[in-house]
Amino acid sequence: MINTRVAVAIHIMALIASRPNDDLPSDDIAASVNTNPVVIRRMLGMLKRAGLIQTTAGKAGASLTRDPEKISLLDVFHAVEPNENLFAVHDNPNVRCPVGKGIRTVLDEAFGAAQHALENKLSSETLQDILHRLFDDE
Amino acid sequence: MINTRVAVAIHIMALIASRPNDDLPSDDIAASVNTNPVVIRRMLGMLKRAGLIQTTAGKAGASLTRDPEKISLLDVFHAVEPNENLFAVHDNPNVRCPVGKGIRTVLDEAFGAAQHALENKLSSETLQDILHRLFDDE
DNA sequence: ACCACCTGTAACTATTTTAATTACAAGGTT
DNA sequence: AACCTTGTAATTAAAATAGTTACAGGTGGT
Repeated sequence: MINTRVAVAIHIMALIASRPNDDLPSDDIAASVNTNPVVIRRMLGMLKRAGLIQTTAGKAGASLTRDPEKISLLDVFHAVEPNENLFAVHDNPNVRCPVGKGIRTVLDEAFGAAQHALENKLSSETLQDILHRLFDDE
Repeated sequence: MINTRVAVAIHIMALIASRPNDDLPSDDIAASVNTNPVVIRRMLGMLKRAGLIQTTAGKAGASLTRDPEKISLLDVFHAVEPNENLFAVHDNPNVRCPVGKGIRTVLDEAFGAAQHALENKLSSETLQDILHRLFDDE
């Protein structure tokens, strides 16, 4: 199973987006996510490095660098999931076995295609969509 | 990142499928995957419980229960990845925060859709396709 | 200038997951 | 009976994840 970082990161982004006029300190975000403030600050660091948010050392509050409709879940996913490949492949199959010899290439292709499908879906959903689902009741 | 079980399981299935006339003991499969025989036997157990292969206690050799073109990578994926959800969601967001209150439902939907796209792709690829890629040179 | 509050980050610990290994009961084959 | 096998429990090891403590240094109000 994929770690909770993606989920927490989307939570953080939604919170920031939903309160553009409040300068939320990491403690407040942590209270909403229900975790430790340091965990939040680590994630804010990753989101910042990915260019999704802006923060200032010493000063509470983070802001989005672009509109919520221009931030996809894939952007957030990549920000906090540094691993290029979603599926791990065992790394020393026996090359003297015909299957062992070719399996990594074949798996890379198959897993790559599957991951691409997933990423494609994630890229079609934006932070704005998340906000709508959270706040537009119907 | 997702564990190597899916990769190893596909490796095992491809090996069994490629040598229908040989009764491979778990030691031989382990030599091809390059891991411990017990790891292989555990995976064979999962594949068997999922109805993908047939084995006999005490007797070497496993056989597919149906043709390779009727076994999808999704079948193998589900056999060895018991977790229903690919993405983990943090589990006690603060329900007194509007975002915290609704985030789990929203994330479940978004992640569900992404996972569905991935599974759809995995279901379109069969063990037969893997065998072709491994053995048909062109 | 001071003080209260904040971020960014290192370092450490705890927990969980995954993989590897040892051990062995019990089935199969000759 | 001797030997090889599977199935599985139990243990250990290693790696990934999450939580925590600690603190250097920035920010802004007074």
